[in-house]
Amino acid sequence: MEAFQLLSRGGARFDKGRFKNDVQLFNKAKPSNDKGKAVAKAPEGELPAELDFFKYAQGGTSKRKTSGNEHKDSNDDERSNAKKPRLDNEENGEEGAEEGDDPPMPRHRVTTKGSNVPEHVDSFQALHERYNLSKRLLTNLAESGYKRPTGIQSHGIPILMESRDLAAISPTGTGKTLSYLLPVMAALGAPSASSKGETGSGVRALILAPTRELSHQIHNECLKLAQGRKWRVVLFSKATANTLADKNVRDKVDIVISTPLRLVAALQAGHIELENVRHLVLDEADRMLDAEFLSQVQEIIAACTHPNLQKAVFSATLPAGAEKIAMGMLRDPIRVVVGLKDTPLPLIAQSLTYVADDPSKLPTLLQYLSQPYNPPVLIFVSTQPRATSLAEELVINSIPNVDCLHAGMTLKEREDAVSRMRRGESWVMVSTEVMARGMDFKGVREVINYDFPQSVQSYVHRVGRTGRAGREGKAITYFTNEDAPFLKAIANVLLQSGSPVPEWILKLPKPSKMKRREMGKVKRAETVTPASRVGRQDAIKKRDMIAGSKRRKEKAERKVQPTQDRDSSVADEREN
DNA sequence: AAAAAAC
Repeated sequence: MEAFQLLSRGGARFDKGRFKNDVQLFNKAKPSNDKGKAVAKAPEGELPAELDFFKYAQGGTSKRKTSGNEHKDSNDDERSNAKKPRLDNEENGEEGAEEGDDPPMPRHRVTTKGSNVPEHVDSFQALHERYNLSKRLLTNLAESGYKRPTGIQSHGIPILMESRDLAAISPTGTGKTLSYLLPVMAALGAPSASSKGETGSGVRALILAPTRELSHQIHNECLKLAQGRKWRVVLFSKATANTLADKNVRDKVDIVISTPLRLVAALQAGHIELENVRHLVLDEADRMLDAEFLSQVQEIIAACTHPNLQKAVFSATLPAGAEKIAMGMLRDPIRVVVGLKDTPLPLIAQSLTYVADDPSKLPTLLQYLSQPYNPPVLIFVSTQPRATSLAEELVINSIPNVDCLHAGMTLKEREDAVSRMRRGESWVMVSTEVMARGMDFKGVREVINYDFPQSVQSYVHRVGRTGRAGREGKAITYFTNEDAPFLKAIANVLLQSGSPVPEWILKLPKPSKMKRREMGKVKRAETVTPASRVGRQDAIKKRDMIAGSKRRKEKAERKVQPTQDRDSSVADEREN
């Protein structure tokens, strides 16, 4: 309680140490409300790896049988370490470890399928021994804090380094980006300009991602790894596209990271050639292959005419339709699946909260935020106007450090919002689907699906913004009567990843086609319904602080706590 | 099945 007041009084800015301390206090104050975790802490035992994911499930779920070579890559000790809650930590200032040292990654079963699958590696060092990966890259890896390869890294990197095509499916936050960047860099060797004749000129590696923010993040990762090399790594934007209009400039480019439409525009303007591209990666592959992106991606692939083009697709989810398209694009592909496809990590404690209808959501959220929680919290809504209006309502209700991010904002506003998030200045970030995939904010402790996700894939990616790199996470999903037709599908996902689900939800009948169609017609309110009109006239002035998603210049002066009953002992607003 | 995202 004290901890909360300390935190709510805090200004918009705070130093990292202070923040960490507050979080610590939060954790102590927080009653153990992680039911899922309590179950998950059961002794790990000697179960075969493939049962590992199901052992927490209460009801019987059907186990998926996978075929192909199976590499058991499971380490139960590490798993239980990763699961240990941090609730009991003392405030002894030893928390520095939390920033620097990643907890050990849980090991998952890895299934590979394809011809002549290269042997996986157990260390990055082994890549030097087997493929002569440069010492420089090994050093950069170490300096970026990579110690041991994750499942997808130890299996995927050798496949790509042996110039094979790859379809990689690995859960959120398990290091897919490095899995494709490292082989690309290893293959590039010398910078483009200095090796004319041998490797030709112009861009040799191309990475496509569905959002600007994600491209940006990949670019940053790429720059870290490329340190000390003279490669030119270009994040495609309007500005860079223009500089590339100069043929001499673009001949010296080695790696391009872009969103599809941006690149298509440059192609059509004749501002870039892709005939020397030897490595093409589709990140968030299922998203890149869905209807709106597919034709753009196909146009780009068609422009990559080099005979030795290597293609790779990566995602945490790959529905059958997308997989078929992907496999059709790849040449003698190897398919690697880490853990279970379309399933969140067990270390994300997930729950479902019944909220009756749309107007009931805001009071529920305000009640939740009036109790100790672990910032930053990432909140997902279905549309841009709802994102803006929810952020406004939270500000009006004196929730501190609220931010908003959606694709309707200007580029600068979007960049600012992301950097506030990275600096830990956002405590509550309201956003649309644009943030759902790939974004790696290591500090995100909690995800709230304010609006029900529109697909299993969306759900998996959204909750996957937490629980990254072996950390624990928590995800809450609100559902209303209108969401009922899709409730069961999501409930099964929770169950599959070890989170408890109330019996009655599992007993729901499978929704009929007609019912689903009806649901498609149900339209959510355009904006979020305000919680209460009391004091609203006064409070409405505070809108400016978030309107247009501009940076709030001053923190809320208000010392009075919001009207919610802070002493409410109802810690658990879950149904049942 | 539909919104959001891509310029």
